[in-house]
Amino acid sequence: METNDAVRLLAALAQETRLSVFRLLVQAGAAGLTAGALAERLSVANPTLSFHFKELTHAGLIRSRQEGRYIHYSANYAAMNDLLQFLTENCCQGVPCLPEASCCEPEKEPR
Amino acid sequence: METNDAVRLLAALAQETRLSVFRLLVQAGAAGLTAGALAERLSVANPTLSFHFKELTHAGLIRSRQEGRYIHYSANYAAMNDLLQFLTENCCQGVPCLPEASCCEPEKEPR
DNA sequence: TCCATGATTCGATAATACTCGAATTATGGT
DNA sequence: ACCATAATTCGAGTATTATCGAATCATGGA
Repeated sequence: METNDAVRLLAALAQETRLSVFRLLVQAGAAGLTAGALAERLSVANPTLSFHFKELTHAGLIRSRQEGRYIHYSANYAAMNDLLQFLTENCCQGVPCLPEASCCEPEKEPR
Repeated sequence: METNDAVRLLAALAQETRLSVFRLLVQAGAAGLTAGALAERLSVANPTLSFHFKELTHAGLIRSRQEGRYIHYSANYAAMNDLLQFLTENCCQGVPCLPEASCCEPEKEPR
């Protein structure tokens, strides 16, 4: 991962509403949550939330799929994994001090 | 760690110059680097760099100590550890999937 | 087809962050 | 005391981000 990519991911997460959205989606798992469900939990106007969805999507941290007239958002675990790896890879004079710092893959069983 | 604290750390890292500074300091270890040494590596005006040092310091990600007329900056590994933990603690429906996602402590031997 | 609902886009405003030249502070050497 | 050097603070200009009301688009049901 390049520095620029990391900055994009970090910037996407460095905002209270977006961080909350992402954490809710991480907790929600593969099923995700609809835009409306997220709007209920976070007291923010709909257009504002849409703006933040766009930011997170553009950064690659969340995905969306349409189902009927609902749009389901879900977390992209792989992007978070890449970021965690980037943030830890230069630790300790370049010698990796962790075998792996990663969030669960959605396709695998949670440990 | 509260969401607000995480946002503060993420925002501090979500900027190209600051992220580069932090990574250089992580690599440099406990000895750290002087402001001048960092300025040499990153082609940014001195006042701009000072601005970013202040941001990183305020977020608690770096520390500074004066030595003669040089100021040595160094990474605060503990802050990064807290952030990594926060980012992974809600993974997988709230069940932690990692024993620990952490960067090396400076006082401990690197594994 | 018409309406209700879920969600986004548009547009305007307010707030925040970034950059760097010039001036300033602080330290150490002569 | 003086000067050179390391670094910061000040101030002003520019750019980016966040917010939300109003309008729009899209889907599904009656």
